[in-house]
Amino acid sequence: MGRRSDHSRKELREMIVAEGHRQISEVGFARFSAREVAKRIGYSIGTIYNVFGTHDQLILALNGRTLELWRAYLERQLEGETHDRLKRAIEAYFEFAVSHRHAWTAVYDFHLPEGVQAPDDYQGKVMAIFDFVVAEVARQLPPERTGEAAALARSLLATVHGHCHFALSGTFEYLGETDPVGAALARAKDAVGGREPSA
Amino acid sequence: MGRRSDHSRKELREMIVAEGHRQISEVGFARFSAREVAKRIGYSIGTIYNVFGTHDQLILALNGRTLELWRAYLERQLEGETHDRLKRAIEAYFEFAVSHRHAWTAVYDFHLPEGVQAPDDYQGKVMAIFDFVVAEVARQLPPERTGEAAALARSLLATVHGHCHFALSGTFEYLGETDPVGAALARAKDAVGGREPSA
DNA sequence: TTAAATAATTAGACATCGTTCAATTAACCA
DNA sequence: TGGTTAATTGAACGATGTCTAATTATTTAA
Repeated sequence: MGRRSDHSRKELREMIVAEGHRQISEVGFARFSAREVAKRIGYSIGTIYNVFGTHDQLILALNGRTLELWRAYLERQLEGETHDRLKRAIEAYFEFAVSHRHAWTAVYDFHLPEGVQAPDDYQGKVMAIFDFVVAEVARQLPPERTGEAAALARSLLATVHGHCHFALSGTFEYLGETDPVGAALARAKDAVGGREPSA
Repeated sequence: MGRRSDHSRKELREMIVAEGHRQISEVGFARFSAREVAKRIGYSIGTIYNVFGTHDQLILALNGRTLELWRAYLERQLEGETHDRLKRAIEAYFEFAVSHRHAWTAVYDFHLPEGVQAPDDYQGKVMAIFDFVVAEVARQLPPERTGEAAALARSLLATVHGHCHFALSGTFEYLGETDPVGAALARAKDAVGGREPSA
């Protein structure tokens, strides 16, 4: 066939991302197949590659979608919260990961070839989540420590990520950890409310 | 051919694991190929599958090898250290991951099918690293907190893992973190030497 | 010594995957 | 109407994991 009026290029891209995200959410990164996505939206495999160029770029688009949904979820869950925002933020972090476990895991299972950087719009989506965390951390810190917010946010993001990763991968399960969220929260409180390191 | 006297079954298994580990260390999890391993050790693809049964079980064996090497490295680096063992432990953790980045990453990129547990000997290797960390954490804690050692070790392992994962994946790079080890160490000191959480 | 049983190894066949690209089809424009 | 352009296709390619019938070598038994 030729040019089709029923779907613009932009709409087609969106169809692929939507169906692809559904796919990767169901079967996970390892079993994800571009061909299957094509079949389900009624296009051929060639079209996928015309639109995205490469399997890697398709994955990048799907993971980007996950990041968008994740940030939106975090912001939605925190708005209006006045009680214990740090706790709520960490809980929401885990909630999203658990309820989108395959999509969330895919973000970390995928690796660009060595030396290749993620495109700017993808980096921007990571940054958006980071900015959210920075703002939240700054809020928790006493005024004299506001300068630490960015550095502390990076470290706390990594801390919570580690706990979440261990929770979803099953590592925590056979290490005997039954409350990953609680553990992550304890580390966060240590850092935000703790004294200066003794050494 | 038939039974070969030059390599017992056990030796063959070891050859495959050795070459497989070399492979996965070089090209990473995504590009690892059992066929390539077979070719390099001069056996056919069928033999690999006779010995390991499945691609997943082969990967499990390779990741198990990585865990063994990792624990051995940690213990070697800590023996005789009297100054700042916590710092040295975290440094060694990162050192191994950086110098075996593909093999280390493969441990976390691989996932068993849902509901399938890792075999006991694999779990044992994870546990061995965990036990090492527990002992180290117990050493750092004041006597009255020894009971917390296991729980704290789980949480610190996750914390350091998160920092290491972000460091190797490049996430820290574009978040502007230049000292992942220092950040991880700061969190560890917060937890070990910090006061009780205020809330 | 020879024959039967056993164990190890092979390589071809299969389905699926990402990727490429010449051919085809539909829409647009002059 | 005819020509240009853009979208779409699907066959072809090489590579992968997986399975299995056939083959080969070794050991055991007669």
